[in-house]
Amino acid sequence: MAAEEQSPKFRRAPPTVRREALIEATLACLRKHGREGLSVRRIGAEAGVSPGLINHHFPSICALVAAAYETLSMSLLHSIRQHAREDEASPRERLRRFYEAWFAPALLDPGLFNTWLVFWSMISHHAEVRAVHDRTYAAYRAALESLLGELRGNDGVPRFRLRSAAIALSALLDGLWIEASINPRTFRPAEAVALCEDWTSALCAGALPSLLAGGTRGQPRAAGRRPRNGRGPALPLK
Amino acid sequence: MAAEEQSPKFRRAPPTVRREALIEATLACLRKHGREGLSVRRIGAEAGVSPGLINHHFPSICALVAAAYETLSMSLLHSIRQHAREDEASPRERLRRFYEAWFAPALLDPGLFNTWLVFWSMISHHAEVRAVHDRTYAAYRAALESLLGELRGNDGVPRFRLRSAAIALSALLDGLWIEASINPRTFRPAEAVALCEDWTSALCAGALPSLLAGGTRGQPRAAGRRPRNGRGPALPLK
DNA sequence: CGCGCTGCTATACGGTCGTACAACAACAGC
DNA sequence: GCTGTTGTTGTACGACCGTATAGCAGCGCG
Repeated sequence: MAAEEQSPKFRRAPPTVRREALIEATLACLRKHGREGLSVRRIGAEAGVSPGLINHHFPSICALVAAAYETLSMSLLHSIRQHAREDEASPRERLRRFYEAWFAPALLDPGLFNTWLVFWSMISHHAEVRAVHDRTYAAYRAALESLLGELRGNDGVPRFRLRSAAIALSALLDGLWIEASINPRTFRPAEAVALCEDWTSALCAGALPSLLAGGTRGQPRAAGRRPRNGRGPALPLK
Repeated sequence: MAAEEQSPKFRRAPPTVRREALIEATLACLRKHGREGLSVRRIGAEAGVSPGLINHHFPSICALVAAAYETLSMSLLHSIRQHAREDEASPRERLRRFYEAWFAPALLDPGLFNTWLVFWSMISHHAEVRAVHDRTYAAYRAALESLLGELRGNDGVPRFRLRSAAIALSALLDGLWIEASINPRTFRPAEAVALCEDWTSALCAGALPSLLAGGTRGQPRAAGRRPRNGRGPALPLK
């Protein structure tokens, strides 16, 4: 017996690649098991290392999650952007390709949705994760602003407030993505794309009034001064 | 000693009111502690009863969550609807009041957002919770369809596909609500209302093409037949 | 008043969690 | 080849989890 295989019990790795491997393992665990997958034992098993190694490379578990959040978010944004590029296409066409990528099967995986829920649920309690959200949300909005910006100046497209437009479009994309992830049978991806296209059409037609108001200025100027009585909505909630 | 207070160690309650109290305690815990608050010990302490009582009134912890989900969701919908009612207002005005209620301070509580994340995170693994989502999402959509339906037929408002319009509006509301809950400083509630109002304006102006296509029929008819080459978007994702 | 039904408590159990820490071993440099 | 560095392991610890179960006790009813 004692087959002289004698392979080393483990292999050392420079901190950088080990950290990256742990991040990848974290994403795999979150995708497969959601919140339940977020434990040093599970992630360690997924990465083929001992649980204790995680605390050796990351100050705490939520630092690892923050890193995984940033990695995944930026990777997805890059993929979607890449798919939307297509140089010979018109700005309007690139925007449609962006929508199609957003509702591609790869993005509608329930595991991905559950992963995102874990990220979101940690935002309020962990400053690092919140910082990642702020950064990545800004990056997504910037990508949309870039695509929308190319739209302006085209034939008959009026000037509009870029930042607010990106906020609205981002919300529409997110809202549709969430419901599509929760219940794929509510509507088909093609319908989600069509609804986003509708919004784009309205924007190009100048049919979104508050976006036309103030050029590219930041703050919405009272947004059409409330015509009703002054008391704000105070829901009883009970 | 032995001050003759002698108050009873506990009070019995009929199952119905006890169940309701436990549901209320669950919502309080979720609001205060998010996912961490979802434990029999914490909920029992919040309700002033022993932890074991929960498994006595509910077959499992997720049945309790499902009940809490349905209670909160329907309560919020009722409040918002109530606020939008206002009989002497025009349909368009009622819709705006609906938006204002949606972005009222009571709805933008971070605790409420975290509560919702817990609900969402249980959908994929627990059929009961999924059923509640399907029911409540349908109820919200029905409320929107009702409000949007009153819009149709008004001066110059074209016929549009009610169900798809409600889906889009619901997504826009959800997406804005999420970002407002995560980071209140991205935009002010009034801007969110304005962006929803914009969408309504576009709808009334007939500026949302795919919604005009097929009357009130259910399925979107290919939504503008893809003009590009046939291959669907297949993101490399890596 | 006393009895019994049953809502309710209290405890115990097996499991998983994050973290800490001491010992081990892979690999580079001499 | 030996040695030192340090990436890595394995274990131990205390805390919390959900569930099961045996028994206590509030309170309606006769």
